[in-house]
Amino acid sequence: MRTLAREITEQVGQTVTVRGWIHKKRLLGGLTFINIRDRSGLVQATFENKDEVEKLRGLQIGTVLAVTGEVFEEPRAPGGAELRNPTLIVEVPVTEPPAIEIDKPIDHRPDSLDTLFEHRVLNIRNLQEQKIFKIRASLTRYIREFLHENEFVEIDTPKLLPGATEGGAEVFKLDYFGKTATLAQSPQFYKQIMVGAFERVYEIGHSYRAEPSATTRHLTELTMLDIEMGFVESHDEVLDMVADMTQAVLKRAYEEHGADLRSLNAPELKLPEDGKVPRFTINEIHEMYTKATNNDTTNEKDLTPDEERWIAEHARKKLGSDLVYAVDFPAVAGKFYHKFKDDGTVAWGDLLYRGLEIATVPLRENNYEKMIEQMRSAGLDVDDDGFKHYLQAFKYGLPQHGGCGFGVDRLVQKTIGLNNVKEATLFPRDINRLTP
RNA sequence: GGGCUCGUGGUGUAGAGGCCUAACAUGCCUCCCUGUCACGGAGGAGAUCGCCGGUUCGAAUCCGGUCGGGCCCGCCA
Repeated sequence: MRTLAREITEQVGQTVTVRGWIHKKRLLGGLTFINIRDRSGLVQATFENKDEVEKLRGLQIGTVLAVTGEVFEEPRAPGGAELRNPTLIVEVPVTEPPAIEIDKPIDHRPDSLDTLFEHRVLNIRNLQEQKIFKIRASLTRYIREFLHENEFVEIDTPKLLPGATEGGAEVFKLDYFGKTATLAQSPQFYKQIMVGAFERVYEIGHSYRAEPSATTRHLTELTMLDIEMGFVESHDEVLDMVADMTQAVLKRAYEEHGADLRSLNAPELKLPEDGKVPRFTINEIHEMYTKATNNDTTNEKDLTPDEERWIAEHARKKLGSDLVYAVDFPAVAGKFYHKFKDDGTVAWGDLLYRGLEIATVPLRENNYEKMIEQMRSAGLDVDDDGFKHYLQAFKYGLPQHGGCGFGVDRLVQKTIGLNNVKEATLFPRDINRLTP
């Protein structure tokens, strides 16, 4: 029967067996301290018997042990209890010293990131590092729970596709039994198709972008939350749903992971008191930014990264919100499946979180004839096989709908305050890295 | 795709023409230490300074190339 590290305070006076990894050895002559790490945390064992300690000679951090001994209440021990004079069994000896020091905080400076990822297998055993990915796991769990409560159905769509029909980002091509296949750059078509069945759907999955972007916010394999909801009355309804979800998820993360977030030096969470995420049109932001900085951006079709940071700072300082929407992009920025408005804009909002775009939240065109028209004017061949099944969904009845593509890696990055999106990813893939 | 930067023991850094037979911290090895928790103390091993070429009496240091990182822009989540 195995006892977990966090449970031993309730087992004082009993003999228990703890199994885990050696996390730290401290030899003080007649007394030896060993910290054992398991999934629940650390527990300390003390040894006066030199023969027991001698079993560990030549064995390194990471050695897998079973330690059996009596639990004593001990205020000097971390956690208030410890195992005294236990017997230990080496289950998996480790003789090679780890290439990096796993019991110490890992340096996340940009120049060190390559080393960090090269040694990720060991680095992820660091307790501080593990917090990032436990928070990440919670964030996606909160998202799932929120969407489940709002009657969204989770779906999984193919990542292997016959061709690049969606347009926009560069795609990866690969051999598929003699044919050329591509990796999905998003679940765009499939989630829209699924609106025709379930009304409300979402997917948390990988998307692949072959963009040669070497920045702190790009991955070639990214985790996206894709949401699509049918029977919406307006673009506002979609914007509100995504804003409500994001706020609920962040509030919960700060409630349930407050201590972890503080220890990772995460920024304090600021959300609008009335629950309404501030919105500005692209033109408003261009004008405000141009006025404030004397950099004329009024002719840009999108926000520049500096504008994103500027409006985020404005929203945080003046409006008390880490979240802000940029809405009403110029029509030229839209794609063929977007809903265009009469005023020369497209019903599309970008959700910015602490200065970074984390989601695009557009309304879709749902009218079959209009779709055909918009595809033709985008220069697409509507008879292409890649569009056949997609257009079927429209032909056979698709209600007005909208949704979002939401960067999960970026959400984690910005929640914790990491400089690089790769730090929020277990095994990041970028233009230069395909391992581990 | 464009621009700017950085490569020194396992890891993180210092050194910026000769003081370098390359320094410091940490990790590793040996020994001492009964309340450590970044334990402490003594000693030891470990680097042809990314690679190739050039300048120079002399190159870790200057120049060119190359390979590998990082950051920014474009584009995007």
